[in-house]
Amino acid sequence: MEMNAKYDHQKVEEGKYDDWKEKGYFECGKNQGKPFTIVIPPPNVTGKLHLGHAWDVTIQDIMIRYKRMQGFDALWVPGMDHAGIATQAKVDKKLKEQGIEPREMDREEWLKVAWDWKKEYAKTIHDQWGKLGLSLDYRKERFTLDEGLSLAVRKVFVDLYQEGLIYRGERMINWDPVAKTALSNEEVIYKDVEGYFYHIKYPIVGTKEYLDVATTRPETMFGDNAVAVNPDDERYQKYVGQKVLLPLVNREIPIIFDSHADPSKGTGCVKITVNHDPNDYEVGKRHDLKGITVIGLDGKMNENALHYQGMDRLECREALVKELQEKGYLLGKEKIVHSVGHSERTDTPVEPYVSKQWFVKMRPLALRVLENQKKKETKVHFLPSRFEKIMNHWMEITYDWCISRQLWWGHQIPAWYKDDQVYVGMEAPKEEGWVQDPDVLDTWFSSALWPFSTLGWPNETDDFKRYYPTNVLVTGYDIIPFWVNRMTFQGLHFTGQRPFEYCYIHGLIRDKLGRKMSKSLGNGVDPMDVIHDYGADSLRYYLATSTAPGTDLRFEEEKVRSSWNFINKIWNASRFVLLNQKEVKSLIQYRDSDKWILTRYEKTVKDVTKYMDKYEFQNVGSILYKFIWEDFCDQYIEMAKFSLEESGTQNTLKKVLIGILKMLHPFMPFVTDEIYQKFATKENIMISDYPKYEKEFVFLEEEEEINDVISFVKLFRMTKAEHQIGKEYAVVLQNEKDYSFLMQMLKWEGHLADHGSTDTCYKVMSKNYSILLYDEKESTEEDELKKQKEIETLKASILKRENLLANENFCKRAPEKLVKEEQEKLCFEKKRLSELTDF
RNA sequence: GGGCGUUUAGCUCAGUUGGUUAGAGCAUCUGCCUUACAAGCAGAGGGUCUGCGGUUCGAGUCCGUAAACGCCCACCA
Repeated sequence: MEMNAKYDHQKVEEGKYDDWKEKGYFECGKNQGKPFTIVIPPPNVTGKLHLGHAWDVTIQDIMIRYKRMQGFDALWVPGMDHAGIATQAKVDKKLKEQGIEPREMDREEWLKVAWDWKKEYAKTIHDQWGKLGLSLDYRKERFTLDEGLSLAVRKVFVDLYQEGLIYRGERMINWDPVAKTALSNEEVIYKDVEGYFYHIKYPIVGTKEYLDVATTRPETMFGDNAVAVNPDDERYQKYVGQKVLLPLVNREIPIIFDSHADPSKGTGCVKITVNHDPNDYEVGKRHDLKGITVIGLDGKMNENALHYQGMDRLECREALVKELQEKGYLLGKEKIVHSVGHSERTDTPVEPYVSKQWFVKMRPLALRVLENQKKKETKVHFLPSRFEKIMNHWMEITYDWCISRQLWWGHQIPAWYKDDQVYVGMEAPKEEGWVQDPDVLDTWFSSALWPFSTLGWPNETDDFKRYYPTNVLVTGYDIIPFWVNRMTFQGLHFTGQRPFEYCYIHGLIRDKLGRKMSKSLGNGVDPMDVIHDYGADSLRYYLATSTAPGTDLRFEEEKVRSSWNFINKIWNASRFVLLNQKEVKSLIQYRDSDKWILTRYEKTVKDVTKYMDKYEFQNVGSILYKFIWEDFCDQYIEMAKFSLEESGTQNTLKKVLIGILKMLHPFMPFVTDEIYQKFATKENIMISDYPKYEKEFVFLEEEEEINDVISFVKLFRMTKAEHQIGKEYAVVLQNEKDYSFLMQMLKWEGHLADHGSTDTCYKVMSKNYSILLYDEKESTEEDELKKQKEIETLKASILKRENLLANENFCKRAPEKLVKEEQEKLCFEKKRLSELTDF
């Protein structure tokens, strides 16, 4: 078995994924242990996976691989989301580029194109999953639009309808004029935009007076129903029962009194446009005003907008303001920054619009979640826990969820109409004449069922019974409202259980400067490029170990490179062990150095397991990094070079290395598998057993002894470096200890000196060892200064420690162990000080 | 307006239930091609842990308060 001196990630990763997959290692049901389930957050079939996805799935793969090695029956369910608006927009764009007007197509024809699109992108995503090394059970793969999931969607819709939790009604909703569909509140992103506050003159009928009405959206004035003032606003009491004349339109509208008008804002007069503003809509209901629609579904002004008919609403605003100014109706304008709702998908300003849509009645569903979150045994536990507040708050303030979308790509609503009748059911009514609602459901309606619909629900399948509820859901904090919340209430309502026990939340990936990665900024990083340059293992290790849960991650290539270096280190350590493998027949006899690394290895296993169980991968990363690089490579391999012929060392090298590989495997599956197989093991590491803590390999005394040797060696090197002592020096050993191993470690090339030497002398000492180091060079002023400095530092430290130990409260209340350590340290420092001052 | 987060070395970040001299990677400086690894090895320098106050024998860690930056929710005629 050959190993190159340098780690070649491309060579290592090539072909491995297909091999594992073919061997069926990703499949659940092979381990006898308890089930451990994760469902993947289904990526949209709109494009390639970005770094955020790579991060999300890496975390999950680490969890799954870890649990699988521990003997759990691990199941990771793959799947993808049809992503209604997003996909439809992309498919339409593509068609338009080909000169085809998508909405003029036959719906069935269009759907064929969309399914082709889905197939194409699903393939890309599968390739990317493979490159990342994800151990997904592909037999269980689902798509939100496939048959089983569609059944679940219909069942949920029908049940909620029958329970009165889904209804159809005319309401004010958010309208996306580009996608031409209704949106839910969550799909509206508020952005601060510069705009104007226009003051318009509304003459009072029959007088020469007028009201100064301020608005940011003058174009809606064609639909004004009234002007409202606050009932307590004394300025306007005299206008009870009067009317104003709507400029240009010349329609008389009443002055009404409503608490919605805030006297402290502007002039205290507010125009009421029932059909184009959510608040006005409420006012309209109170005062029985009939709305007038002036903006069409396409965002263009309609026939009620006089000569502006056909003009886009935003263009109309400009032109109208100009006309008002020319005709003397514009009293002024102020520049303001206000927040305007934009469509999450098309980024166009949304229009509040009154229309007939389907809604989910949220209150009862949300209350159930809030109730459940009070129970420790059945609640969803967030990691980190603070994210629970986001969900709870959403549940408290939530209002009805608009679920119908005027799209083609999605689950068509299982409602049929005939004249005035409505039928909601799993299948179309048998009789003639029923027409199905052309609308589809919000994408998130099907995503909300994902943890159980993927396992076969509503059928009582074996998978559902065994693997539900799932153990962990891993996702970013940005989709808690969209998804986590909705899965939680649907899960509770339909399965009576939380859909997942834990919800592990990670942050967003940002660029090096802390900006969100976006197409418009062009600062996106393709995970596939990173994999090409550094390998999936480096990327995975970097992503998983670079931040604490819940916090954002700034992508830095240097850190990926540093992960690569770490793997290269592991590669070479393995190479050393492999090259020095020897047949040893004698009984296993451990040296102190072997016992030292074994002890530290057991401690590492213990700590790593503890943090793996808590999903604190950053801690796992730093523990393993330190143990492997410092303890195993820098110290133990160097020590092992003195006893390579011995059975104990041979055994230890292999045992510890294999253990290291296993603990690293969830993070870096490819390279660990590659190395593992070089040790003549036929099995793949991913189905091997995870290391367990073994008390019989803990040797505390020997560990302490070697620790002392190591600290002595460090001090010795430091002294040599500080005083620039070359290879020519002499030593005197100051006690009866066996110095042979220490001298090996020091790579000693000096000679033993006479006690009476007059050369410059330095003393190096640790707990057990003490050496006088003679340098032929004369001591310089600099040396003397350094010595003085050390004396000063020691004196300060001794004083501090004496004070501490003189403090009764400290001795009484601090742990005994700490006090003892302080005493020992004081003792050592005093000894050292006396040695120094003696010279 | 309500809530949350962040603030630690030049940069990016760790730091568990309070307990040695606050850590890592990258960067910097010095010396080494020592036969696993120069993408490496052996060392070094660099921090009043955002400010102020408090609790405590002891605070980066707990409490209060202020500031800067960021995020979420709500409102914005």
